[in-house]
Amino acid sequence: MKVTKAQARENRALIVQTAARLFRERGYDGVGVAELMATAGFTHGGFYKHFGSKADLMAEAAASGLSRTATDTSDVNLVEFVNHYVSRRHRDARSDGCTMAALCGDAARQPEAIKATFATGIEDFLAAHNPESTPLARSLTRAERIDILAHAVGALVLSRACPDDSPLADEILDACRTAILQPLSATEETR
Amino acid sequence: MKVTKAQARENRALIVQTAARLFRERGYDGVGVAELMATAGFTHGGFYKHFGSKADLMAEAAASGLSRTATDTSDVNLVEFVNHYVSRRHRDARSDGCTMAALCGDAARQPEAIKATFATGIEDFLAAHNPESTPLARSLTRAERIDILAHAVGALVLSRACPDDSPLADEILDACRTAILQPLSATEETR
DNA sequence: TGTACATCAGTGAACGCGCGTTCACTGATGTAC
DNA sequence: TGTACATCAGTGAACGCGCGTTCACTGATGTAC
Repeated sequence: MKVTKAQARENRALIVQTAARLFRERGYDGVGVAELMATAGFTHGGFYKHFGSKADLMAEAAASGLSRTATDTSDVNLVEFVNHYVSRRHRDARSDGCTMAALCGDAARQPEAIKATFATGIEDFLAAHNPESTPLARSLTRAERIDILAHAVGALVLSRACPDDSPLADEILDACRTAILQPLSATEETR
Repeated sequence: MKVTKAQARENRALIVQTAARLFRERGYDGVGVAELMATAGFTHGGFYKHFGSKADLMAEAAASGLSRTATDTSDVNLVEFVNHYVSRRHRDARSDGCTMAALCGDAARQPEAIKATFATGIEDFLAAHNPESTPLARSLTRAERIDILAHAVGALVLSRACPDDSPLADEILDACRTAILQPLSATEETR
């Protein structure tokens, strides 16, 4: 071996994280194994010492990225979540942003295994914002929380499909942020 | 020439329509020029007699598909539109469905020309449902109409990322359809 | 209207290229004594 | 603790394959006379 067992484990994790980032930025088909490994600081040959195939890595990278979305936002108020999620900063930071927003279009065409990973990611998000977590979430039904997530994802995805710096791209974010937050504020007031 | 000028024009249109359909189903990277031409009933060599490159066709297919969404729904009440759009039938019919929902994730990674086409498609939809078109649209601001579109797209895109026949996929559609329609009905009543 | 020629949509073999994957090899790490 | 050997993460050349694109060719259509 050229590396310690611990080092190998770290390297593997680095590959998964690098993949998650690159896939979010350019899609599953837009990133090759060789480029991916080079970005992580390795040559491509070693890839198959860690993963059975590119598809296997895709599933692992998706799981890793999706769990991050759930945990990162778990101790955040839903109002704060929406303000951060439906923002220009998030829209323009694909590689660091939400995996759902970046790859759900790609996921729809992938094998069931990856779709299942996305479904789990959605459930994890719903669980992180379950009725017992925050005062605001307490008053929201599961359907209402599902709706907020889909609404926010739709805003980001549609805004990203517009040309950079196009007024419409910003308009979409503003219109949706306002629309999503309005009933939430109302709920907060009447609670 | 082997074909009439009129025939050549028809063939070209057939290629664009076939491309629009296949791209919606499998994404821009998921369809090759050879397969595309074969599906349209030709050999791949003739492709470059009609288009400068695959990217050129992608832009044309997007424009064609997007204009269809606007015109198909132009004489439809927004409530009917949402009921048809946010439905299992639409979700499961990718190739015949809305280009925005099928390809906006891909469009985000494409050159500005294609993003501009998408922006135009969104504007066309908004224009088709402008305040003068239907009684319901009359009472909705531009921001509200943008929000409805993004909301509906988000529902479809997120639902499609879930495994086929998964309960969550249907839950997403139901939650969003209800949420989108509720304020619309309220608007209709108080108008 | 009839004939000779130019045009060009469509064909199918071929091109270079990058993809995912395989493989013989290296050499420091881990293990057995 | 020191020595001999097995392990296996990482290397880099090579594999077949499908991709987008090019090109010489075909032959019915369109055009000029």
